Amino acid sequence: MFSKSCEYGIKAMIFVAQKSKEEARVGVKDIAKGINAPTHFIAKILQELSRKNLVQSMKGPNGGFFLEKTDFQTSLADIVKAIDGDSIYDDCVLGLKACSQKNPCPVHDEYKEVKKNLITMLEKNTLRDFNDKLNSGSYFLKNE
Amino acid sequence: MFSKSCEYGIKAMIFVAQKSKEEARVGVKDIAKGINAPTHFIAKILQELSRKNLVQSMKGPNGGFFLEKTDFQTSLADIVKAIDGDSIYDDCVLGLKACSQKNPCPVHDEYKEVKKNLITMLEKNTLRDFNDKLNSGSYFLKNE
DNA sequence: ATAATAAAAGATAAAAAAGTCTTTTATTTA
DNA sequence: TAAATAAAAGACTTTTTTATCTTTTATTAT
Repeated sequence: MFSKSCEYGIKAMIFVAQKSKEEARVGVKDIAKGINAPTHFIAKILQELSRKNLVQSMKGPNGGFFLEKTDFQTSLADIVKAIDGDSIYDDCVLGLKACSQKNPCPVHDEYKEVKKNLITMLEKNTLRDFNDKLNSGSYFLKNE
Repeated sequence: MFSKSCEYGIKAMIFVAQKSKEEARVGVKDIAKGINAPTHFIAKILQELSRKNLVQSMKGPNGGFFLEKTDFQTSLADIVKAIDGDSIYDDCVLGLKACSQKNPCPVHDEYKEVKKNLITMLEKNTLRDFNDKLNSGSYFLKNE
């Protein structure tokens, strides 16, 4: 569904959101540890998301990554698009470049509904939503 | 969504289904050409599907791949499982091994509906269905 | 039987994705 | 101003996926 980078990216963003109370910043090491991911790989992914302004960062002591209030509105779709691009929106399930509504592959119409569902889900859910879920204590982010 | 192998596999199966009238057999070269795919890669994929009995094959002159009547009942899900395994059924969207109904990740419940939809679609659609669609002339398999 | 054909099998190669390491730059605190 | 801290950037390595090539085996037709 998503690339590994994208999975990490989503987890990292949710983790940072959790820790982002009162201007607090989280370092890559803490993030990586918190979501069981390779440190340098996470750094690379967050730098990309930072460039695209989905997350803020600050160098130096007490530096790290953090979210501004408006960043909590970021949807899953925003993160996925920033990392994996628009493939979920654009690509044919069978990888046919010529496939379109006017020139559909045999799976096109059947997949359309699934895709619509998926996109709605991705766009509806924001970091705030995930934050609330984790705070409720019934949802978990860490493995093992 | 699917691996490249899986995309090719689905396309190849649909192509063979199309050509599989009256015990006719199709060679890998024709299949590869017919779906714009690398010949040897297609051969490998079809050999795997043949081992798993989703498609039949015959060596030698006039040999090739073909479907028996019952093979037309093969669903998209059957092909996907044969090539990509059960990951669509089993894996967490965020790649969390510990994620389950009892220990859900923040995306779990929201994704559940999408997943259900997807699986229903994969299981409902058979090679026969795709065959009929292509025969209707309103659906296409080839690129460019 | 022999030659031709076509899949089976497995080794090899290329490309892409995932992951690691090192150096540089910005920021803070002493 | 100097030392420490932590992200930024980019080079490099490993692993996985995708693709190709070669040899073997089964089948058919002559």
